[in-house]
Amino acid sequence: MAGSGAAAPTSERILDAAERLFAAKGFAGTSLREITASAGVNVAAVHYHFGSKEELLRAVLSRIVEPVNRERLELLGRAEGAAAPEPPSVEAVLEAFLAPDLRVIRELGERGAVITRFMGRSYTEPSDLVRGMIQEQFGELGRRFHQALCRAVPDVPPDELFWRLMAVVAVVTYMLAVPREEGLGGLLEPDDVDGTLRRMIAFLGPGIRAPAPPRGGQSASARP
Amino acid sequence: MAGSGAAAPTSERILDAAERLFAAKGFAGTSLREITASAGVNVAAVHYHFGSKEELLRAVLSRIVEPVNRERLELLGRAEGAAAPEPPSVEAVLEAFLAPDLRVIRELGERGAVITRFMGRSYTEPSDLVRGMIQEQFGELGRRFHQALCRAVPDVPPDELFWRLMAVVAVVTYMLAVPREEGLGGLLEPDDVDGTLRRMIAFLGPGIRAPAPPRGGQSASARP
DNA sequence: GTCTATAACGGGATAGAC
DNA sequence: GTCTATCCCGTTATAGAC
Repeated sequence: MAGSGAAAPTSERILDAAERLFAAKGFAGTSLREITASAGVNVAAVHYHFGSKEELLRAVLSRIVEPVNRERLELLGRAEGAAAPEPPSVEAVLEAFLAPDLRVIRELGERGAVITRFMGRSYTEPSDLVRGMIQEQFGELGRRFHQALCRAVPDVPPDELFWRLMAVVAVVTYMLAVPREEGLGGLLEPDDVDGTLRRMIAFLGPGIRAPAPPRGGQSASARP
Repeated sequence: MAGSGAAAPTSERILDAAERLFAAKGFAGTSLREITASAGVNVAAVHYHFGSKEELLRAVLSRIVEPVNRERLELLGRAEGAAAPEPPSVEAVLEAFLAPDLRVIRELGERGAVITRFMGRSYTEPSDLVRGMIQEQFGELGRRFHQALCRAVPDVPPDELFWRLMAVVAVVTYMLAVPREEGLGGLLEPDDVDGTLRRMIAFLGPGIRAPAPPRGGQSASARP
């Protein structure tokens, strides 16, 4: 894991290169020849190890997403345990959801930046394949966190909380996807993961706790 | 504008088809041949009217973004005028920013859905070209709305407010980009633009007003 | 202005030697 | 397992007829 020399097995070299290039240029925008050239291997090696470009993508994606989502669920379980019979706070749920994404940046250095960018991109990737895989991965995770939010904020309706959870996904996704060199300010500050986490929680927490807007068609501002 | 028959000029037919396909499959994932086949014109017509695939993209993008951003600025100006010498509320600023995006869905019907999806995608599009164009368009707009937020919430530091404005962009971008058929619930509800707008403002408003988190590396809660 | 035809190239995938 | 060589297809772009 630490030795990043040239001695890595071929399939991992391919995965690393594909990860980097998919993150930078998207799936459709990256050719197998770029990947194999960057990995220092032959084009045929991809087909031998993965079978096709699509399967390679699937391999790249699960190598990233699975451990992060596992950590999310683990942190959520720990937060629920620590809160004893009470449900954990909104902030604790948010932290369990956001921290693994942010932490990966610090712990994996340059590759962490690549990974988070790749993940952010994948959520809005045009390819049906990519989004299908993301949703597959997100299904159980989403239900778990939705349920946790419902217990943390019982006075907001569940479907409203689901919408808000999606908004949380939106924020973290976008912040991960936009490269930090790029105008718009240093959105992520990879050196200050804790600060970014506090920033996100300070912004998102009040929105999740906020009372739901009144239902109904176009009634102006009637408020019971 | 209303007559959407086959009598439309070639260049507009190309723009319409390109808009639809770029939205569905991304820039790199769409070929000129798909576009021209869908538009019922010849491949060479693209080069005659636009010069290249990139220039076609630029044309598609500005046709969409420019009127929306113009309306955003106009609504902001109107809100500032209505609030007299006082600055407008956070909610008024948010509405000026969000409403044009949402309204386009209702007013343009199916094409509105296509457009919003295209816009949402473009913000995280892997292509440097696309993002460069988006940023170009966003520059002045971002400054204007940032300034408006700073006056609406003077007790939150400007850079924090800029970060939060980006979070607003993230939410609207994501909600626009995710197709509504797709699991994750009907995030946008194009039939109920007003409801969606209230929902967004109810969620985002409190986050923007929230006190900024304490600064500094890992010092707990020192606040000068 | 719009078409046909073709150039010039790069893409993913595969067969078979080693 | 890994390479070379090649197939076959789709891509952007252009030249020239109409």
